[in-house]
Amino acid sequence: MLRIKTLSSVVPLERQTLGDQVYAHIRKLLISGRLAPDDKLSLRSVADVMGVSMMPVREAVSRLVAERALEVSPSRALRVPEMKRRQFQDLALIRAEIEGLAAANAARNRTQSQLRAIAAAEQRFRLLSRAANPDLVEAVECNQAFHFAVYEASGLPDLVEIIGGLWLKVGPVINLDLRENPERLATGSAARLHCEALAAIKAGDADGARSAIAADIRGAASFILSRDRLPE
Amino acid sequence: MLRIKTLSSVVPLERQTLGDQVYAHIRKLLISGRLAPDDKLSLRSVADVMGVSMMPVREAVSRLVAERALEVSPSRALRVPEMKRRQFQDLALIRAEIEGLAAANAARNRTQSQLRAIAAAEQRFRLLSRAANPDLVEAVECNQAFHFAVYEASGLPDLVEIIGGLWLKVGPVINLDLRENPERLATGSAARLHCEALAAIKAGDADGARSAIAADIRGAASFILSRDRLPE
DNA sequence: TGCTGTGATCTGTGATCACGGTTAACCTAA
DNA sequence: TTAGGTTAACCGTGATCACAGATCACAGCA
Repeated sequence: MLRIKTLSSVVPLERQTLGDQVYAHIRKLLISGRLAPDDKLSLRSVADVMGVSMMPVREAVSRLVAERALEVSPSRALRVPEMKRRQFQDLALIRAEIEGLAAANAARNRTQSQLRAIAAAEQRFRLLSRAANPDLVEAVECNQAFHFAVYEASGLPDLVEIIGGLWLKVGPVINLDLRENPERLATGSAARLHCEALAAIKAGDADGARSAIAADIRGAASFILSRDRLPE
Repeated sequence: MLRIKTLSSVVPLERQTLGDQVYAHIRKLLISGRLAPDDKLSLRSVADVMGVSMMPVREAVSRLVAERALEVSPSRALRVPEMKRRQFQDLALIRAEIEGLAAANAARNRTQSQLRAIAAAEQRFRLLSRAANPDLVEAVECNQAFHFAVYEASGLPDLVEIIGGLWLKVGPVINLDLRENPERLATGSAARLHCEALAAIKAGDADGARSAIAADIRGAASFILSRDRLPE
C-alpha cells in the first residue's frame, strides 16, 4: 500500500481536454489582437490548422460565442465581432468602474507576495515603455500582466473572471490600435498611472488605487476614440 | 419585383437552434432555483428528457460551464456548483457595486417607456409581497423582473449581460433560500428599497438609485448568510 | 456590358458511433 | 457480516457522417 504522505503529495492533475487547448489558443489570439474585428473563421479550417477534428473546435467556439468574443451571423458565418464606437465607449465606462473596484480591493487584501508580483510587473512595463524601440507585442503583454497582477491581488476570483471577459471583448480593438499607433506608449502616461496604482496598493489606499486604474483605462480609451478608426 | 417597402418590412428572422433552446431551458431552471447546488446532470439524461440528441445539450452545457453556472468535476461528472460561504459574500460585494452602477446609469439614461416598465414591475412586486399568502415562485420572478427592468434601462447591454451571469451563479442559492424562508418577503424591506430605487430613477438621482439597489442586494445577502445553510 | 439563374462548394448544426475512465452494484472469500 | 475485487453500466470526449442553408463563380440571356 502506498504511504499516505506519498499519496497526498500527488497533485489532483487537472484534465486538459482538446477543447480547452483550442479555447486557450483562440483566446490568446483574440486578447493579443492577432485576430482583428471582422476576421472570419471556420470550424473546419481551425480544426485543420490545429490538427484536431472539428469537435473540440466546436466546443471552444461555442464558449467564445457565449462570451461574445466571437459571433455567428444569421447566415452561419463565424467571425470576430465588430466594435461600434458607442459600445467601446460603454465598455470603457464599465471597465473603469469594475477594474477600479478590483484595484480598490487589491489595496485592501493584497498579500506580500502579490505586492511583489505587482511591483515586478510594473517595473517591466516601465522599463519597456521608456526604451528607445519598444517591442510592441511585449509591451501589450506587460501591460496585461500588470493589470491582472493587480486584479488577482483583490482576492475576488469571480471579479477577475468578469474582467477577463471584458478584455476578451476589447482586446482585438486595443491591440490592433496599439500596433498602428506605437507613439502612445511614449507619452508615458500609462507608466505613470501604473506607478501611482502600485504606490496606492502598497499604502493600502483603496480610493487611490481605484482612481489610478480607472484613469489608466479612461486614458487609453479616449486615445483610441480620438484616432477614430471605429465604425458608426 | 417586390416593392422595396414590402422587403424592408420583413424582419431578419433570427434563428433558434436546438442548442439555444436547451441553453435557455437549463438557464431558467438554474435562475429560478429549480436546480439546486450539487444537483447532478448528465448529457444523455437531459437529451432524453428534452427529446433531442446529445449534441445540442453538449453545446448548451459547454456554454453554461464557461459561465461557471455548471461544472464538470475532474472525474467528468456534471453538476451544479456548490457555493461556499465566502464566495457568496464576495459575490454580494461584487453585485452591489455592479448592479448599483447599472441602477445609477438607469437614473441617467432611462426613457419614458422604460420608466413605465420599471414602475409596473415595482407595483407587481409590492402588491405580491404584501399579499396574505404570496406565491413564492411568482415573487421570485417579479423580483427578477424588477431588477432587470432597471438594468435594461441603463442602456448598457454589456453590463446587463454581466449581471445576468452573476444571477446565474447566485440564482440556485437565493431561490432555494427563499423557498425555505418565505417570511423574508413579509418584512417588506425589499419592497421598500425597490420603491426607493424607482423614485430615484424617476427623479434622475443616480446616487440614490445606486445605493437603494446596493442596499437591496446587501440586505438579501446578509439575510441568507444569517440563516447559514452554506458550506465552509 | 450588365444582370440573373444555377450549380459546386463550404458553412454550422445535429445524429450516431467508438473510446477510455469512473462509478456503483454485486459476488466471493475471509 | 464485512472487506475486497470484479464486472457491467454509464459518463464525457472525440471522430465521422448527413443535411439544409448560404456563398460565390460562371455561364447564358438581355
